[in-house]
Amino acid sequence: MARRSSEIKKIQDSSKRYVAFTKRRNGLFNKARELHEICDASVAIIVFSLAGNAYAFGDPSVCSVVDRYRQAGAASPDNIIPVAGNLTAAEKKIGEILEKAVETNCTGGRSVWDKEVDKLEFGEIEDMKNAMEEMKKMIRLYQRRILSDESNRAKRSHA
Amino acid sequence: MARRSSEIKKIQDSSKRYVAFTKRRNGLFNKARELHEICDASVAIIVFSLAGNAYAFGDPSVCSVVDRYRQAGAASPDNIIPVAGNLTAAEKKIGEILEKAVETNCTGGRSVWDKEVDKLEFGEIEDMKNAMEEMKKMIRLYQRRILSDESNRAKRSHA
DNA sequence: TAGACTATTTATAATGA
DNA sequence: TTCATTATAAATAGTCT
Repeated sequence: MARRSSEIKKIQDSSKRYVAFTKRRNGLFNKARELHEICDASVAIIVFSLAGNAYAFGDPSVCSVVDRYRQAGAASPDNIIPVAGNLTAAEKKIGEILEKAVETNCTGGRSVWDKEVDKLEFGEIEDMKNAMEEMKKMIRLYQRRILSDESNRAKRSHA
Repeated sequence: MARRSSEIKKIQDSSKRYVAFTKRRNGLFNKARELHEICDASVAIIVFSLAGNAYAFGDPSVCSVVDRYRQAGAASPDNIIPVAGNLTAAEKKIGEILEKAVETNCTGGRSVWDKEVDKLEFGEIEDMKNAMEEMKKMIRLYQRRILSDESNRAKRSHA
């Protein structure tokens, strides 16, 4: 790594954490690909972000490796396989926006959301206004998602 | 890495390949642990060596992450990339709360959410303030859900 | 904001014991 | 073989755009 003072701990600044998550997730998947190509190993990785978004890497595929793992290891009684309703790109976007909106306004323990509106300092009003606009966008997007949900459901059955 | 001339290809010498496999597997697991600790993500990795030995890493556990992945409807198996954002039951609950919060402040087709904050009439400010307080509660709920997510995850692995 | 860039730290292939 | 060492490549946190 770089420019890190040898300490592994949670990044508190949410925007930095978001960037770090993306970079490190890509780095991890890259390492997995190299392990596969160099050593001819089968690898599967599943990652969930703090917000609940899922990312996966699998070679030859996530499912095949997981299934093999299940067979090899303790025979889990779980009902394998997937496919509930997959999520659209729009839904994924919602997750990202939620994540960002929440974290952006909750950094470092000090947050405009932690105060009563009446008690906001003058300088904080601008922050609150921006946060509100952001929240409004999020709400709208969510509304659109709900409205278009029905029409998308058919398309999602395969992905 | 080191002393490698930028080429990613299978190591032919089996003893060297074995050494490389062990090192890289440890490196990969280490990266996964860092991703978890730094970005608070959930990660599961399953690796099969060429010889067929299985190695796994999971935080909080391989099974819980895999189960969650399956529930998320991760059908798409393939290499890399966002499978999808997924909504758990808890997240759907959040959605309902969001919806309700929005509708509550949409009396008579006229909604404070439809205006720029700067352009609110004097009388609307109180409405907006109340709406904001409501939104804040919602946000808190979402935060609490995220915070308690890790501790609950184990319990949810069966659901 | 998302990409480049850069200064460092890490990871690791080769080597030696 | 399996450590430890070391020289070098790669990853990445911070920074700048």
